[in-house]
Amino acid sequence: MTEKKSPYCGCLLYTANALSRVITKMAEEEFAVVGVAPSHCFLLMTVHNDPGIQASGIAEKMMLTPSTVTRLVEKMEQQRYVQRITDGKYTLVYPTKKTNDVYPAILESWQNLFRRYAEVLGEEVARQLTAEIYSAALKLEAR
Amino acid sequence: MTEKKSPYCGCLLYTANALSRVITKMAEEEFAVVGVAPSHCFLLMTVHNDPGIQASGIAEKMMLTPSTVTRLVEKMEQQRYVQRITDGKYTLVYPTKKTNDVYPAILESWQNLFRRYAEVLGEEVARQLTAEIYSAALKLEAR
DNA sequence: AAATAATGGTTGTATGTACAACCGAATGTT
DNA sequence: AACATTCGGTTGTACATACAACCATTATTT
Repeated sequence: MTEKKSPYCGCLLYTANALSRVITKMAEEEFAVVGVAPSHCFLLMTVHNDPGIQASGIAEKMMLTPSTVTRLVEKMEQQRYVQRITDGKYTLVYPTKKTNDVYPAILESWQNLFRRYAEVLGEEVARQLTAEIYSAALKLEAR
Repeated sequence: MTEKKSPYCGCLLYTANALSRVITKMAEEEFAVVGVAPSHCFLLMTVHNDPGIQASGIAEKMMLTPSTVTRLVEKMEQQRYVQRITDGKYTLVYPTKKTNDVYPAILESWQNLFRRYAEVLGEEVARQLTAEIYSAALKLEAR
């Protein structure tokens, strides 16, 4: 039998990156109906569920660096999905009506993404794998 | 008990991306002694182990798109790590002495990366997780 | 109160990656 | 032989993300 495995398939760097790319692509397809990229959709969900959240809070919830959050918020502000209000040294982020309007579509796309990969991997396997990956990410981050 | 879990930790998109970022950062640290970025090191390993490999072959082994391979090879050619030789419509990539010289250091850094995450996750867990992730990536890619 | 440090955020620049459009070479069809 | 198709690769452009340097604002120390 000729299993054509990659010579790097035993390396977590390689496999994690490969999975990230493939699931990101799937997500882009699913979120396309919303007209907003997946990472931006996560931002909108975060802000919708916690209006007035601080930039640093977003960074924490989304596990991203502050500079990345600035960039995401910036772009969504340009497109009038959110509004930034500076209060002293803090920056508070609020959703606009536009976000509230697309919110249901975002949730639906997100559900569809779930369904889609669960169908391929098996629901239980998917859930389990997701949990293991999350646990590993946390442990490795704490280094 | 106050487990501070992310609201998105049940989503494979989120967890896979988070893991990818954290392991990539670790890899950057380890491969820093080589002076070559992780993805470029993988390219060099690939070319070293198969001198004269075609661009498409690199794409397959590394699970990347052709355009990405062009970019990687381009950059390593600029730095004289590899040489491209066009043969009709094919492009063959050869390692130079520079690659052969750093190859041992690359292998060593790669080993160190393994050790480092295995230490955090446990060797067996790491191996198992890597395998599961790879399997999932393959299945999802086949869509 | 002045000087210093810490905190929160933004900006310039860089990396990894992809898609779509393209170009030249090879192959197939009439 | 002329044309069309396919194949392999490159290029323009874009996105997600980060780091390091920076700028305000707030807190701490002297």
